[in-house]
Amino acid sequence: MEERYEAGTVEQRWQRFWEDERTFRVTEDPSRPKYYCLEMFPYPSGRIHMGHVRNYSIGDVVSRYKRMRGFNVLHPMGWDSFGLPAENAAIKHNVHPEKWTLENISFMRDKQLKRMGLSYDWGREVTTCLPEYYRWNQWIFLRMFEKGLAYKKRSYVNWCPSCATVLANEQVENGVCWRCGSVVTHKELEQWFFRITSYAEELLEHTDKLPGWPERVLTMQRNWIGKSVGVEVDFTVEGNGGKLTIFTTRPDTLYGVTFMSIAPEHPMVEKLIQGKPQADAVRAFCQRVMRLDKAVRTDESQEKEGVFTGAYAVNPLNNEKVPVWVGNFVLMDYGTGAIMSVPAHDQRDFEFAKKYGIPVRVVIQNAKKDLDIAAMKAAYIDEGTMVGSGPFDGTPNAAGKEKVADYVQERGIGKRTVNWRLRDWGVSRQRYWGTPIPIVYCDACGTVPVPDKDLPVLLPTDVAFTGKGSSPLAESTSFRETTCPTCGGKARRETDTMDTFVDSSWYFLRYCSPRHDAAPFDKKAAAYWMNVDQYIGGIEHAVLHLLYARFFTKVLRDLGLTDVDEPFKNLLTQGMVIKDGAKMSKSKGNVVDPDFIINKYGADTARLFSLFAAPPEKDLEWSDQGVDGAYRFLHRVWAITHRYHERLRTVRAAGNEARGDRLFRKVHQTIRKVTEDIERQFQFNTAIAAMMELVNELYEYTSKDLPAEKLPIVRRALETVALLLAPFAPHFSEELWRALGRETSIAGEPWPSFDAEAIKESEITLVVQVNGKVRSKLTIAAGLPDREIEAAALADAKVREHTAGKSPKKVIVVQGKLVNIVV
RNA sequence: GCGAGAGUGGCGGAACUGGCAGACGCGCCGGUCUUAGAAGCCGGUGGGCAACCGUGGGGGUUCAAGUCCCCCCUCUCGCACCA
Repeated sequence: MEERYEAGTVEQRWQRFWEDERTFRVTEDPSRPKYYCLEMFPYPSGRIHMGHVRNYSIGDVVSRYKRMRGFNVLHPMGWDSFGLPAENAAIKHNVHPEKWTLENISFMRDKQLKRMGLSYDWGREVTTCLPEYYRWNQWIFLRMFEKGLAYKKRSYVNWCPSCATVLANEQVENGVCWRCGSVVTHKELEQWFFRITSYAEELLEHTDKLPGWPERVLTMQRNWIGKSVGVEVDFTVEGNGGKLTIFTTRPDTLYGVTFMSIAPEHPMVEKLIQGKPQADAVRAFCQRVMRLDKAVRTDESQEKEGVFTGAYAVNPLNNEKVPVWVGNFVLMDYGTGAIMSVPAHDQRDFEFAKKYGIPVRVVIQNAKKDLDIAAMKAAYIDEGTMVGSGPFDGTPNAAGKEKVADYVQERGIGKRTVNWRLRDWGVSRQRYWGTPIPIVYCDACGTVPVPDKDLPVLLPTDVAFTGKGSSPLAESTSFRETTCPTCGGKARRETDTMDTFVDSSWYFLRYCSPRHDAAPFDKKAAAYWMNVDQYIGGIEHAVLHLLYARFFTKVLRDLGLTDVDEPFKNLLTQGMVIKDGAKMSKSKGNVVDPDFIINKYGADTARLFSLFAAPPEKDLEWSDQGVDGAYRFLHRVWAITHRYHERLRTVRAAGNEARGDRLFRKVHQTIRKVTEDIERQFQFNTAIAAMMELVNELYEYTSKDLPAEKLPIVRRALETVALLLAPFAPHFSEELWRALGRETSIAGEPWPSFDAEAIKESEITLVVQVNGKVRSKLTIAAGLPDREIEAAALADAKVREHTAGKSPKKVIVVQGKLVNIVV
C-alpha cells in the first residue's frame, strides 16, 4: 500500500479490473432475487455535467448496495441519441449528425462515465440512433397503426419559423422557441398522433398504484391528464334548426343559463351570422383572436372579450331563448368548443355578463343568506339548493347534478361525458435526425404501412444540411421516391421523423435483452427483469417522459409483449446541482466541470461529495471547500489504514468476544445506521456522516499506544469502513480491502450485518431536567427500573440545588432518555 | 387563485413514533509540528458577562414542542380562462 492516497492510480487500476473481470455483467438467474436499477439515460451532448455525476452516483450506490445484499442487479446505461442538437451541429459545423453523435458517445462513455467507476453492465449499452434500435420504434409504430393507436390528422401545431419544424409543447417557453428565441407560431399541418387518450383512464387510475413515486409527480400527472366529468347538452339554434352542443360540469345550473359562448374557430360561426347585421363585426373579431399566438391567447390576464352573433339558442330545459356570443376565452380544442354561460354561478361568466350587460339569474340558493343579484360582487360557486329550476326546485345542488344529468339523458337532449385535458401525442417532426416514420403514400392505395420485412426504414446518410427550406429528408429524392408495397406502383415515403420521446418510452425494456433481433425485446428476459425497481432522474421529466413511458408500457402489454402494467416501481427525483444559489449555466459562469474535479480529486471524492452535501431529492449547493472535506475524509481513512495494515497482516478481525469494547460497539452502531439510512429513502448524507463518526472514533481509539490485543478490533473497524464505503467510493474501498490482505473484490462481498447485542450500551447517560430545563446529567447502568433512576436523580447535587428543598409534584422517567422533575 | 414542498448557527445540512436542538462537514479561532508557511494531528466554536434566550411570526396543547393543533408571513416548484 502506498503511503499517500493517489486517486488517479487507484481508480485506473480498479476500473481495469472490473472491466477485465466483467464484474458487472449480468444474466437472468431465477435462483436469485433480481433488482433493476436505472438512471435516466443522457442525451450525448458532448460532455457530462454535474447533474449527471449526481444522478449516476446515486444510482451506483443503490446498485452496488443491492448487489452486496445478494441481488442480481441489472444496471445498464445507454444514449438518448436522436435529437435536434446533432442536426444543428451539422448545419453549423458541417459535420454529419451521426458522426457528431457517435463521437460524443465514445467520448462521454470512455473518457467520462467510465472514469466515474459506475457499475454498469456495458454489454447492454443501447444507442437509440442506431438502426438496430430504431427499427423497433418503427415496428411498434406499425403495431400501433394496426390497432388505430397511431393515426394521422390535420391540426394546429407549434411551429418555429426559424428552425423550420414543429415543436413539442415542452420546447416552447413563454411563447418562444427554446433554442433560437423566435416567436412560435401556429400552423395547420397533417401530423401523426399516438392515441394516448385511449389510455387516459388507466393512466389516471394507476397513479393510485404507485406508492413508490413522489406525490408531487403523481399530482402533476393527474393535473396533466385532467379528467373532468360532466354532461353534453344540445341547444337548438333558433331559426336555422342547427344544434349547438355544449359541455358542462355543472348541469345543476342549466336553468341559470343567460347566454352562450362559442370559440372563434367554431364551425357554426358562419352559419350563425349569416345575414345578420353583426356579421362583419363578428368575422373581424374572430380573425383578430385567431391570429394571436396560443401562449398569448390562453394567458389568464388576457381581457375577456366577446361579440354577439345576432343569433339565439334555445335552452332545452326551459325553452328559453338566449343570445349566442363568440368569446375569446372559449377554446375549440377542449370540450365541444361551445359553452353555456351561467353568470350567477361561474366567476368568468359573471365578469363577462357584467361587462356586456347580460342578465344574471340565481339558480343555486345559499342556505345561509339569500343571494341578491343586485348586490352580488362575484359568482356564487358554493353548495346550495336549486331554485328557479322547474321540477328540480328544492334539490341540493350536488344531488341535482346527477338528477339533471339523468333527466337530460332520458329526454335525449344530451348525454353524460368525460373530458380530458390530455391531448393525443403529436409525434411527427420535420427533422432529419430521428426515426423515419414507416409509412408510404401511394396514389392508388393511399396510406400504406411499410411491411415488417422491409424494416428498418434507414435514415439516408447522403443528405444536405442547409438549415433552410424543408427537412433534409423531404429534400432527398432518393429517400422520398419509392414503390408501393401493395401495388408496386410509384409512391412516396413519409418524410417526417418521430419525436425523440418515442425512443425513451421503452428503452428500459430493451435493456433486458439489448441484442434481441426478433422483437423489441425478449419476453422472457423482460419477465425476469421488469419492472424497474428504482428509477432515478430529474423532476423535469415529471410529466412528459414519465407519462409517455407509462403509456408505451401499457400499449406493449396490450400487444402481449410484457405483463407489467407500470414500468417504474419506485421513482427518485433528484434535485438540481446549483452553485452560488443558481442553476449551473454557461451564461452565469458558474459551471463546475466534472472532468476538472475528477482530475484533481478523483471520482471517489466527486461521488462522495455529491452524496454527502444534501439528501438526493433536494437541490445540492456545490462547494469547492466541501469537496476538499470529502477528499480529506478519504485521506484520513487511507492514513489510518496505512498506519496499521502491516501489523494487521496476521490479525483476524474481532468477533463476538469483543462485545463491550467501545470501538467494537461503534462499528456495529455504524453498520446499523448506514444500513437504515440507505434503506430508508436513500439518506446517503447521514450515512456518510455516520462513517465519518466511526473514523473519528477510530482515530481517538488509536491515539494512545494501542495494546496488541486491541488489533483485532481495529481490523474489524477498518474492514467495516471499507465495506460500508464500497458503494460510495468503490475504487478506494477495493484498494483498502486489498491493503488489508483480502484477495476478493469488495464489490462482491456481502454487506455487513450488525450484532444487536454488541450495540447495547452498558452505561447510559440520562439528562435530568427540573421543570423541563436540563440541570444535570446522570451516568448509570443501563436497564435500571424507573424507581431507582428516580431516586438517583433526586439525590443528585445539582438537582437538589434547583429543587431548593421543594418536594417534587411529579417525576417523569423516560427510559434511556431523561428524567424530568416537576416541582 | 388552487395544489405540493420548504423556512433550523457564518454556510451545506442533522434531529426515528414529542424527550439534551445544531450530528457530520465547511468556515473560523487556538494549540502542536516547522526557521517560516502549507498539509497533518489535537482542542474550541448558536447568541448573551450572566440569569437566561434561541428552530420564519403569533397563539395553544403537554411534565416536555423544530416535531402536534389554530392563525399569519416568506420562498420554491407545479397547475391555472379547461367550461
